[in-house]
Amino acid sequence: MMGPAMTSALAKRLRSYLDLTTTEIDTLDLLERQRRPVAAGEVLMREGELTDRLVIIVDGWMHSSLTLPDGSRQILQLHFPGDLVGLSTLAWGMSGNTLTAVSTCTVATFPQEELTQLFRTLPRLAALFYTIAAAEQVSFSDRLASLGQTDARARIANLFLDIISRLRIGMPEAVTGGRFELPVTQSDIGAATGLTKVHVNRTLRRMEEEALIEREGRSVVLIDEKALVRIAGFRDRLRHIATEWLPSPTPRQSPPLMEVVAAR
Amino acid sequence: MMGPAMTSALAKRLRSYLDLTTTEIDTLDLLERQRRPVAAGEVLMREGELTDRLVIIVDGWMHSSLTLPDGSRQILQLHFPGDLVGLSTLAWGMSGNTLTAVSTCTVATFPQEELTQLFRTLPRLAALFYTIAAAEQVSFSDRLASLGQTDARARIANLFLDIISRLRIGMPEAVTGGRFELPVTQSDIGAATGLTKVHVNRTLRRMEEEALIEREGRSVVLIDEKALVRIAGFRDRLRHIATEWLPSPTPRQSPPLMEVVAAR
DNA sequence: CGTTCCTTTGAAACCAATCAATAATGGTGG
DNA sequence: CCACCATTATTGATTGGTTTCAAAGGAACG
Repeated sequence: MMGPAMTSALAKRLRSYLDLTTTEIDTLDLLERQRRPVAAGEVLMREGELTDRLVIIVDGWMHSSLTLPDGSRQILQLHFPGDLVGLSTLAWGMSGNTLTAVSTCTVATFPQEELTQLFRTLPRLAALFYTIAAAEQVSFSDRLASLGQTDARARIANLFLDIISRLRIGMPEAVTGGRFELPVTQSDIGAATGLTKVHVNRTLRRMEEEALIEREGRSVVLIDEKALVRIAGFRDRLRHIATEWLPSPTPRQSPPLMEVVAAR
Repeated sequence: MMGPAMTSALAKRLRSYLDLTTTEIDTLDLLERQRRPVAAGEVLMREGELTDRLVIIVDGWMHSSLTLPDGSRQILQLHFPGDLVGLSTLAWGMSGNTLTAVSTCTVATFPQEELTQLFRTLPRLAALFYTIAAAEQVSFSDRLASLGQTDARARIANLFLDIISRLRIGMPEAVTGGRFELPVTQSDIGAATGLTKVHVNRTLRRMEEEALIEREGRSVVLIDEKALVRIAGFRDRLRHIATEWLPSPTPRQSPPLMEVVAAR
């Protein structure tokens, strides 16, 4: 632990993977200088909308989704504080999916030019971003296998386990034992798992009968997590991200870390 | 167009997005100095296997897949020449999925340290890699929506359209009109679309009756591509990748591009 | 205190999986 | 070049998980 008081959600997240230099932290802080609240249910960015801005979730849950021509909706990812969202903007200059606030949120947005700047000046962070993108690709792969190969119960188990393992990393205070708040409707669970809300309801009910889970209001308790892991074929791939391959923290422009700290 | 004779498959791919400097091309060429053939059906990398190497497809088709505890298999992506594969290695130090040769292939492998080096010295390429990763994420998103929300016919239509649009970009000679070689079994199509081989067979047959496609041996003809696009809700997201946001080609270490060329 | 959204439940229809068996294809060695 | 074998493609009958349609009960909210 080092550097100035931490305010940046992104920096907080990245610090869980890596000790950051003060320069890196300052740069990340700068990305979040423009923060604003988003009401629950509000759409922050719509699919196909032209934009040059990326989003950092500072507080609350969001989700990204796609809507098909027939009106059906696929929820792609749940986003938590510290997530950097809207990368598709980089590739197309427009948003590739719709970004909606699940709960009341605070977000920060910044233009992609600032990421350009970051890639030029802080190669280690660039490499870390790339690594995180690689990890997300694996996460997408697991979801794909879940949707393609497993039944309703396994898909829901997979979703719950994915959520709880992400929360345990980024917001450990939001998980007690196997309990966590799930501020989404059964309809949303269906949109995420490729099931109808009716079948989600029946499946949740059955899982409760089987003593796999419990529900109390808006919160879920994973009673038999081991069984859920088995049912879903779940593999926790978030516990650790390899950072050994990253370039050294300070490129030639600036002095090594210890000197910076010593100079303060 | 500039620089030395092109041999690198990755450079060829990247050049379709961006004019590369000679330094960039030379660096990319270096990544492919260690090439080797892979027989059709051979597994190049197995899920969970420890490795520090990334893979560039030089020639042929490969696919990456996941196998679930119950033995079912999900094909995640088809890979074509110029694809950089195995990014999950960066995040975990091990392969996140199984990489198998569909046809006889040539691949190049290199240790991830060389990517570290590249991120430090060539920030523009680093940013381009990141952009491509973002584009792949969108591609995964579309597949997810396809599996989650559409029926068998739409999923297969989506797969075919995805393949043909990728081929048109990277290997235009492999597509004539709507015809392309598809060197995979119906079982593989099932593994990619989340269907059984039996149902794939029936669906292909029906699509043929409906004059959507035709099959001749190992090749497929998309007869009514417009209808297929409508059925699948397909959006071609590969045609263009935005490169305007990338840093300038040569960072301060080296002189600007025109001087390099002039000095030759 | 009504309105709206969400959850729950039932019945029927449907798409895709499973089980099973046969035909076609492709590759191999004699 | 042909016979043989293994793999792939095809087809039928049946089962089952999920969707659809419909409606009623709860909870949240202004």
